Amino acid sequence: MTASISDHLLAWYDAHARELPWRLPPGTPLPDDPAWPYRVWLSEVMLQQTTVAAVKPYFEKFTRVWPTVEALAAASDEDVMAAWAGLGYYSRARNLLKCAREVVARGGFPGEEAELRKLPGLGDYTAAAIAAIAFGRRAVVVDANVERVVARLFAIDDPLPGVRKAIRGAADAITPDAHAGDFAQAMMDLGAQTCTTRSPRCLLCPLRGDCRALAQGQPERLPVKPAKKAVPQRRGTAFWITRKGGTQVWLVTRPADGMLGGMRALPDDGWSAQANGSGEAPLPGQWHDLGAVRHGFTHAKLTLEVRALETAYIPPGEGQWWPVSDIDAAGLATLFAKAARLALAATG
DNA sequence: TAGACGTGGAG
DNA sequence: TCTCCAAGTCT
Repeated sequence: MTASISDHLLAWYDAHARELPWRLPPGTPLPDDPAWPYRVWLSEVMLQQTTVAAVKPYFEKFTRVWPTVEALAAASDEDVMAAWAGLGYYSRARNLLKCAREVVARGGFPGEEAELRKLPGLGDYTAAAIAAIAFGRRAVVVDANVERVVARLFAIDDPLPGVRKAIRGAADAITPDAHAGDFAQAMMDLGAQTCTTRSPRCLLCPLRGDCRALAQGQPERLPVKPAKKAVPQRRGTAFWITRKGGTQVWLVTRPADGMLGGMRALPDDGWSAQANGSGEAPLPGQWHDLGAVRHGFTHAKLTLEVRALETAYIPPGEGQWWPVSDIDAAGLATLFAKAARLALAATG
């Protein structure tokens, strides 16, 4: 019998696996340590729609400050949100904490995919990945890498997202019963390093002999993706309100739902991805225009004007005075970190 | 189900 | 400067 696709892939992975802070070397037995599923879970949530390079420093920080799920579950919402600042998709951080607390309440992470799937922030992909990588269970792990590899292997040329079910079926068919974690990670490494979106390195691919898209030519054509919609351009205003000679700045906490939800931020004029802000300042006074920052979201582009005011009054609504010298510790999302940087450069 | 939801790096 | 997109989830 000839070697199967999974055999080829696992052999390749033995030699080419990336070394990552949350990963065991290929073939390593699963550690009998509750910190192991914790680290797998944490890394998988951080890696959702996020590059390995971006995740690494956050993973190091989180595991240093909160080495166990119990430690994370005991942390305050503000500390966790601030630690996540800059990584994006902040609902992940809110769900991370919710999940940690549920896991601690039930005495640890479940090993069953179906049970994992019920936890907040764990969808089909992440539940399968944790079951396979942390617990060695056979699971069909399908992320964008696996979709790409499988679509090319079998020359599946119907467009996403409709073809997703067929791709999953094909992935199921090549998933081995053993080495579940290594197989899943090998597929993702192959997709990330070799079977890349734009210029796949087919000459280096361990599966080139099995790849129908390569045999047909133009494997980079697959999978077929739907056309993108144009993103709207929005305008808004952020307000840099200081007192005591500019040593303290007024920060608010954004509502838990919606953009940058639950994050500390500068007060603003109510801009959103759907509409421009009102431009109205929260306080009367001698405002100074400091210029603007530009920022791209997935579904909107924003030009954010920054206006400054030194005042003796307390701005309306909830908020707190924050020491400007410690602004880095406030945990501002990147948009507002840019605005703060502009304000500091302008006001000295 | 399609749209909301961040960010930084690559080309 | 600009587009694309990277280990998705939730509603």
